[in-house]
Amino acid sequence: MELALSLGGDNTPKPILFLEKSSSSSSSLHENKVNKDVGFCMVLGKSCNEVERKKRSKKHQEIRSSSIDPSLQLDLIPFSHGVSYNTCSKLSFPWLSQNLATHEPAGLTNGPALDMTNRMQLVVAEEAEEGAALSSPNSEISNFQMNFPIYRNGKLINTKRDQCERDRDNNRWGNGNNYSCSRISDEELDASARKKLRLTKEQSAFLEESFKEHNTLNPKQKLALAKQLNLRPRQVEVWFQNRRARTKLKQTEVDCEYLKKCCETLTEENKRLHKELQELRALKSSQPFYMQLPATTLTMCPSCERVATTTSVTTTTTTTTPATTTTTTVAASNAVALHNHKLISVMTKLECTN
DNA sequence: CCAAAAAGGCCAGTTACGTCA
DNA sequence: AGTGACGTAACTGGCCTTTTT
Repeated sequence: MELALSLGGDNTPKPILFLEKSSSSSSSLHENKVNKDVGFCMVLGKSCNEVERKKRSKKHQEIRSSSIDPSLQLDLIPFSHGVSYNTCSKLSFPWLSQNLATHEPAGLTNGPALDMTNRMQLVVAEEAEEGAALSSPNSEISNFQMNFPIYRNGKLINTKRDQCERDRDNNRWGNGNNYSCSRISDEELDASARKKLRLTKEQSAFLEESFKEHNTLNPKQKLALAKQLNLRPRQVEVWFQNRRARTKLKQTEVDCEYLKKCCETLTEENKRLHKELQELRALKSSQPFYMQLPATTLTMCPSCERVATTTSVTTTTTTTTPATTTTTTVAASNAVALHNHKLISVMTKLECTN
């Protein structure tokens, strides 16, 4: 495989062309592995292990590995959002200071005089103004990543996902809150495939407030929020996605609880009705007179939707002696019977159908 | 005008990191 | 100091709609 790399002094993106040779000519294992899908492989450091370690070997992973994987990307960059000036000086790329001066947007050319937060703010602000929702064109790293057309099998790769991947790579280097020189050590490169960056309380609160107003974002709102919070649009987008997911999860839990209670209530009701049914069966066999009552005396109880008499019936239960059985007045019996009339009807019907 | 491709957004599921008990 | 649970930022792949070719 041969790599034709065009580096221009201007800002015009230059394509990287990937010229495939026979795979047998590739001496590195990594090249053998990768060049089947992506004709570009620039191995720096431990890329081989890194790629193999990450077994997410599907399409996007492959693209990612070739385009933005920290071990594969051109780490010849003087500094990016995630690399401090100290690191740059440690790495000492003498040619880069010149690059910097060339590519730095107005306001950033002071270099070391500006702290990184200020630089980020400026960068994000300009990014937002340019409407570059998914890119960070003012950083050195993203200049490289965003503007180089990448070809795979002779075809230009510039899909949405690729864009996101490159944007994600930018994210990996920091969101303005967490910069560390150690991030770019070889060891870290392997380990920092995805560094999680916690949002500050203020950022979270602002996003929360914004979410209350509208739980989805249009591109303008996304950009504005990102600009305001000094975050990348992708981060805002992800936050809203996750927030929606959390809301949905909570709602599902609430629904689940409600359904549980419903289920319990219905189970209780079912038990009660079964019990009632048994009692009524017993009653039916012992006192069949209830069937002779005139229908006009039946009425529906509004609270429990059961059939009952319109007139109040007093039930008198008197236990006289242990030998005597409980005496129930006919009226009371009627009341009980009437109250369950509907249920019995249903039961009878059910029995008939069975 | 139509079809295919590309782009963009969202979602469900998952991973991985930071924090805390 | 080590560890597991938990919250959540970030990622992935798929689906759908809209826009572009």
